[in-house]
Amino acid sequence: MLKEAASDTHKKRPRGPKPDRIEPSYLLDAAQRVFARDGVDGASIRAIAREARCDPSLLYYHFENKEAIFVAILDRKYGQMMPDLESVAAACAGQQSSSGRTPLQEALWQILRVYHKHLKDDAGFRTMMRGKVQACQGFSEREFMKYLSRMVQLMCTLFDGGIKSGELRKDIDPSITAFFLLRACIDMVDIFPAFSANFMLMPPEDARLLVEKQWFELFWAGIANTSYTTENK
Amino acid sequence: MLKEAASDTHKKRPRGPKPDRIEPSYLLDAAQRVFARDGVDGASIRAIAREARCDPSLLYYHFENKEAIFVAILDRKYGQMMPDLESVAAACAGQQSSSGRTPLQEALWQILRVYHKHLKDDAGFRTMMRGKVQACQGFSEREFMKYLSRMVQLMCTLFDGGIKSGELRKDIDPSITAFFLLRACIDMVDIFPAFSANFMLMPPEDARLLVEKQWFELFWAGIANTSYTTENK
DNA sequence: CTCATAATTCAACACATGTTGAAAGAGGCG
DNA sequence: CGCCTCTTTCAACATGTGTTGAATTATGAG
Repeated sequence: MLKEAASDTHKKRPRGPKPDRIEPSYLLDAAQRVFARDGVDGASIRAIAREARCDPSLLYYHFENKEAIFVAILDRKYGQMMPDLESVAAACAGQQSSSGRTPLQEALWQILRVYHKHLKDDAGFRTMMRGKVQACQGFSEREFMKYLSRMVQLMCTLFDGGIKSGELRKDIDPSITAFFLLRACIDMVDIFPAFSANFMLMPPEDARLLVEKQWFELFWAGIANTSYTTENK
Repeated sequence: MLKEAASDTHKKRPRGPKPDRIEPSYLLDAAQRVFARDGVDGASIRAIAREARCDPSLLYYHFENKEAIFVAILDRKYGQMMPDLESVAAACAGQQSSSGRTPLQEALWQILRVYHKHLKDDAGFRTMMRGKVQACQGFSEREFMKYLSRMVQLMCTLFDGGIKSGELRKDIDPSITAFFLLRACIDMVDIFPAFSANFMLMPPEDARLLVEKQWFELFWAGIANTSYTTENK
């Protein structure tokens, strides 16, 4: 009975043309698709090679081993994403927002949007994260935490500022709250919709938008200093 | 390099005495320990058999296959936990709490406690969940969703009541909010502390308590109807 | 004791896995 | 053409996997 599943899962025809000269990034694309389909642990070197239409040995020519491939994908994505997140955080800080939102509320919302934008069309990376963040152990945990730490610090700084400016309640713990937001960021893109598909009667994309909006409202209501927002209205 | 890891991981001596007559529940205990150690997907029949000090074939004598073992563990745990959760929810509903909490706030907090109590000393089940809930796909998803649905419904009913009684804001979506709480329940026991260990300078157990309290406060502040709580003070 | 039945182990199958060393191919330069 | 270096593939290794059918042992009834 595992035979059927295996043949169904692994014998999928690779898509896209094979280039004459294989670049490492081409291999990373293929690996990311397979990681997404089979999970990071479940994916095999042979499956990645099949997806890339090349020999398994070629992967060892370009990368040290399977873990190195995973880390390379991680580096590539966060290398694109982190500068954007940091610049958004810097730009929004201290600026007055047009809508009824406070500056910090606007900054957090923008960070959510940027994060989302980067991951929206990258189902491979998302699914990879979903399986990997959550496990939170083993296989290249250190590299993972390196990037997560940067995001936590980014948010933590914002929360510290929010407490000083009076936008946030004084009794929240910035680092814990940053951690809540980070987890929600990761969940948001994939896990919430996937789960909600089991409990709510609407298309996944609609569910995602609704859940994201609802969650942010709940989160903000939980951390906001109510006296600040009312006196600013 | 995988050889070392494999021998380190798999050659662990099984603990506890082997009983004369092997009961299915004894096998489930062993399987749960291995699932916890190696992950549900990573665990092999042979590793489970080694932990139980028996032959792999014996597992096929008592269970149909690996998935059946996993489902049996699931059934056993939720069979103990669900009645408790349901009775707590029923008992708290409509009752007046002594502390400053509203009845619903107290009920939600109690549910969190009961859930926690059931999972606190069952590291195997927790780690199993951690790896499995999050993947949210594949391997016996249906059985899993069956139980999660019951928990979501339970909470959803409470939130519906809270809106009617005026304890909660009218503009929250009960099913989505129930889903947030459910995810937090699952995260709470294991994931939050595991993550926080990377970002906070305190022992994991302290971090767990702190995070749990902080999260519930944030969550409640997000959903509570402020006019209700203030007029009850 | 005998014998049937339930519980447990043995041995093996076919296949998948990570990895490696040698071989083959391709492209440029003399 | 030959030679060299870089890229790619072939074939194989040792081991691990889920699973099964036959063989063995224990257990209890007559």
